[in-house]
Amino acid sequence: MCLGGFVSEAKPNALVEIERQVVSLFADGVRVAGLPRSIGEIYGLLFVSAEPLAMDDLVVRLNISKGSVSQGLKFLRTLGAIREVEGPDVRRTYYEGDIELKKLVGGFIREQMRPHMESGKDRLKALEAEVAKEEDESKQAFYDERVKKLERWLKQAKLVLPLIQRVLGE
Amino acid sequence: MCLGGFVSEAKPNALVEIERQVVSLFADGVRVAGLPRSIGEIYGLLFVSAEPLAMDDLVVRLNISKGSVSQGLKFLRTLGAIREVEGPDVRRTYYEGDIELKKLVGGFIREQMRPHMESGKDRLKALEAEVAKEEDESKQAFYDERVKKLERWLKQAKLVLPLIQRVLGE
DNA sequence: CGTAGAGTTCATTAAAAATTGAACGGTCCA
DNA sequence: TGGACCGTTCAATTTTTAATGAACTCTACG
Repeated sequence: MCLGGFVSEAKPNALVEIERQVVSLFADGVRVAGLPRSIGEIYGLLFVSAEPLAMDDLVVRLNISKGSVSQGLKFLRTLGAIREVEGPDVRRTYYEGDIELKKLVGGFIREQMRPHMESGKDRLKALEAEVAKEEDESKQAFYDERVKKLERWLKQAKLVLPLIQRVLGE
Repeated sequence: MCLGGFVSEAKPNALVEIERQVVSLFADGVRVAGLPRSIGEIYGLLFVSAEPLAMDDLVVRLNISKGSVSQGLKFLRTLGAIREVEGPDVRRTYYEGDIELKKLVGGFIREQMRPHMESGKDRLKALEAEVAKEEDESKQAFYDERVKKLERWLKQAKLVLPLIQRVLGE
C-alpha cells in the first residue's frame, strides 16, 4: 500500500474557505469596473492575508501563471492598490494590499477614467469643428445643441469625480 | 460602358461625418461601463438624430444585424435611455434617445450596479458565518476586521450612488 | 384562414480579451 | 565567470463575449 497514493491530502498551499470566498468576491467585484478576473483574485488574496505575499505565493496559491501575476501586480501598483514591503526573503518583493477604498477608487479614476475623459474632450473639439462646416442651417442648429449637451455631460462628470473621492475620504 | 459599375456612389444611408463621429464617441464611451460596442452605436445614432428611428433604420445605417439591434434596444429600454415614439409608419416602433445624463446614469445604477451590491451583501453575510467558525482566535480577529472593512465599503458605496444622482439632477 | 412584415430568440460563428509559458534581462553570490 | 533565481515581456493559445442570421411568434389586414 501507499504506492504513489494521495489519500485525502489537500494541496499544501490551497486557499482556506474564507480566503476562497474573499478572492471570489473580489474576482467578481472587479468585473463591474471592467478589469480581468485575475486582478481581482490577486488583490483579494492580498486583502485577506495578514502576512505580505511575494509573486510566487500568488502564483502557487491562486494557481495562475507567473505572467498574469506579474502584469496584475504591475497594474495594482499603478493604481496604488498595493504596497511593496519587506519580507522574510530579501531577494523577493513582497506586497500588502492597501485597504483604503479611497485609494483604490482614486487610483481607478486617475488611471482609467481621467484619460478617457481627456480624449473625449479632444473628440468634442473635433466634433465642434465638423458642426461648423454644416451647410444646412437648421441641421447645424440641431447638431450644435447636441454637442453642447455632450459638453455639459463632460463638465458634470468632472464635477462628480472629486465629489466621490471626498465622500470616500472619511 | 457603365457595365455594372459603381462610380463614386456612396451608400444611400451611410452616416455623415458628424454622425460617424458621435456614433464612434458613444461606441467607445460605453466601453468604460463594460457594455458592448453595438449598444453605444445604437444610442449614439439616436442621440444625434433629429428624427426618431425604427429598428430597420438602425440595422441599415449602422450596418449591424437585426438581432443585435433588437437586443440593444431592449437593453436601452430597460435603462430608460430611449423612448418609444410615433413615426411615419404606424406598423413600426420608433425610438428617440433620452438625452438626460441623470436618466442614463440612474438607469445604469439601478439595472447594473444595485443588483451586484445586493448579491455582495449576501456574500458578506456568508463570509461572516465562515469567520465565526475560525478556531484560531487571532486569525479570527484579523478576518473579522477585514470583513468589517468590506461592510464599511459597501455602506460607503450605498452612500455615494444617490449622491451622484443628485448632482447630475441639475 | 393565409400571408406579409415587424420584432424576438437563440444556436452558431466571429471577434476580442485574458491567460499562458517560454525566452529574456538583471542581480546576487560562490 | 557562471549559474541560480526573481521578475518582465510578448507571441501563441485559450477563454470569454459579442454579433450574426435563420427560425420563430405575433399582429394586422385581405
